[in-house]
Amino acid sequence: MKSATPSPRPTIQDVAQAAGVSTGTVSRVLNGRPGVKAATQAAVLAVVSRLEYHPDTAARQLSGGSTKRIGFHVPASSGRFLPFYTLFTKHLIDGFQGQGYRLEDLPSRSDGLPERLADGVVLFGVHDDDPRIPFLAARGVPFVLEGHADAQRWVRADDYSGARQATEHLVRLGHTEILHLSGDPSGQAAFDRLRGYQGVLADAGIAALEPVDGGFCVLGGYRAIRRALAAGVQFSAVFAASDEMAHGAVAALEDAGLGVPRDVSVVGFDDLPEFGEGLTTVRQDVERIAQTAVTLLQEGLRGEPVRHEVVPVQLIVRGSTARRR
Amino acid sequence: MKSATPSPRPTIQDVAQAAGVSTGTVSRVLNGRPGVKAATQAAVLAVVSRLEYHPDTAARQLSGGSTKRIGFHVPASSGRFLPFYTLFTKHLIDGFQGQGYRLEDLPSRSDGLPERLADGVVLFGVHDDDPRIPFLAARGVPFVLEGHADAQRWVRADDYSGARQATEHLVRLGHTEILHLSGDPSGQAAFDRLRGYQGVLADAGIAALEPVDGGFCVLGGYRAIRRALAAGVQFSAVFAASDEMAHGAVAALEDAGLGVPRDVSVVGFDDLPEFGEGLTTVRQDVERIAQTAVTLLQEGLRGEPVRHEVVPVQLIVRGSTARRR
DNA sequence: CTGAAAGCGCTTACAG
DNA sequence: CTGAAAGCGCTTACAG
Repeated sequence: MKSATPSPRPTIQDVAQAAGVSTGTVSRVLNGRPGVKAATQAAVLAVVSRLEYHPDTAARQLSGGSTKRIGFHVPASSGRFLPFYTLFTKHLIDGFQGQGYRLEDLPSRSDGLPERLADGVVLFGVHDDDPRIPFLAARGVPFVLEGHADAQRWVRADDYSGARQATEHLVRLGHTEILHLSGDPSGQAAFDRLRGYQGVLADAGIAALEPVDGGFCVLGGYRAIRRALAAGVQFSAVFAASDEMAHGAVAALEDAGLGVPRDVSVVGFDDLPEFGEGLTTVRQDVERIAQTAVTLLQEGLRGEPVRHEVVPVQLIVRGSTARRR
Repeated sequence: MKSATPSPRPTIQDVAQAAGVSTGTVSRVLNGRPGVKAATQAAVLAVVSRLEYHPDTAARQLSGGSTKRIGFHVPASSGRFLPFYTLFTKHLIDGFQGQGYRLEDLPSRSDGLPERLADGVVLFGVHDDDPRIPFLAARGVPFVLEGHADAQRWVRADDYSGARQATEHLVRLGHTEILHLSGDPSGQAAFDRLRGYQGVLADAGIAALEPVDGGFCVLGGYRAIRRALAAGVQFSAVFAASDEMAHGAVAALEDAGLGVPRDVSVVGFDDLPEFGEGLTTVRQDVERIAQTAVTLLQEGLRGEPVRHEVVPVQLIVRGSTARRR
């Protein structure tokens, strides 16, 4: 008779027993080895997910099974030092590390495609028509996108809703001249944030100003606002598509003798406290996005059906926004 | 009969056989378990080093040995998104990942000390009198510093020499009014880079200008240079203590209508191509620094004597510096 | 003080 | 298509 104490962590034995098969069969299913009856496979997978079973890395490694290599690829253009990517990578590592995978940074070729592949790939900063998608699809490598593309596995924050929340907040405060500090709108995130902003203004019958491009970075935000001020653009609020740009915007306003939020309200996006302590911003749950990416890629590795997920975001009101004077 | 092919990697079996003891005894010696005759221990150790035996992490882990947790701690003040730290962390992960360790980011308490510990710790951005050092020492946790502190395990780039190379390069080009764009000099790196700069100028009999603080970030560099220009400071060259500040400096010079390197030469530090493609800079071998940190910490985990290492740096001349006009 | 043996959680030929 | 069994390289009670 078995002890009643719940095992702290299920083993392949537990799975085999619960599914009524041998450990060998479970192993085959888990590794996608051919020659397992579909019904058996489904039964095993069901138990695996019910028990939240995760194979032990050490055991897997020791018994000759090679560690699966997961590659992640940051588009060369957007720079691999974007804080969001840094954070996302960190959580990706946390998610994959315990599960017996090896994570590696995939270098880019001169044409921007990954130089080499891995057993599974996470693509950062994806946009529709991203050439990396057909590239990977053609090679049969399971992959998951941080971003969006039809008929693929992807996960992203609800950028559109976030932008709406941010803009609505400013409108509610009486602002009508709201400048959008945007990133390159060929990227999905920048595009959706722009759309959300425009949507709210259209609903409110307020004319949108011509967006200014801050390239998602601090200096870009600074210079864009400085240029707008120099050009005499009138605005009482800024909605920046990233906290970094918001940070640059605040600095530029200060350098021009304008107070935040006294003269101009500023909202950011991401919620990275490093870039503006009292900044009103839209919080992304980066950890959850990363965890979801891990889950989706594992599904891909096991050949399960394609699906995607949108992670909610939330407006965090702090001290950088105020009622229009 | 055994095959004659040399085993690609010795196992504990090979050691036991060669030493004429059982694998259990070898294991005891390796783990410093008490109750092994001194002579036996010596014999085993001799074989271990002759065969260059290294225990297999996976096997060790599987057989009850718990996975060692390695924590790394970034000082709250300097911001965890500094590209150097991002890069360093990445290489740290590469180094520890294969070896059966689990890497985790240690959060900071409000007083700046790590909130929790691990089996071994890597401390980023250490300076002399860093309170984290006595904190860890008191708790008996092996640790290694990225930075410098007497009587500890540490590794760092040769910041002093790098700063000298950069400044000498500018002096050789005929510059005599060289502005140093510095970070917070309470940090070891900023301090040594400042010293290197001052040392070369003193040797050359050139007066050093008052350094300006750019806080190691792009915007800080931008604003510092803008302020210096506004204040009428005369300089034909800038030596920035980081590529990010150099990037900001170049932008500020451009915005002021000055050409680089036509009017002003700029040298950075780090060699991060993301922050200035044609930038003359001092290259740090971040990968080697990280690898060294891994090695040193493993030594600490085994209780070996404390030592440190200085990793050389190298001036990379590109297009942002020119002969003084 | 030391050896023989069981067992950690997997994978993979080898049979059926 | 699937099970029984050996084995990966260690550690650790258990005997002596």
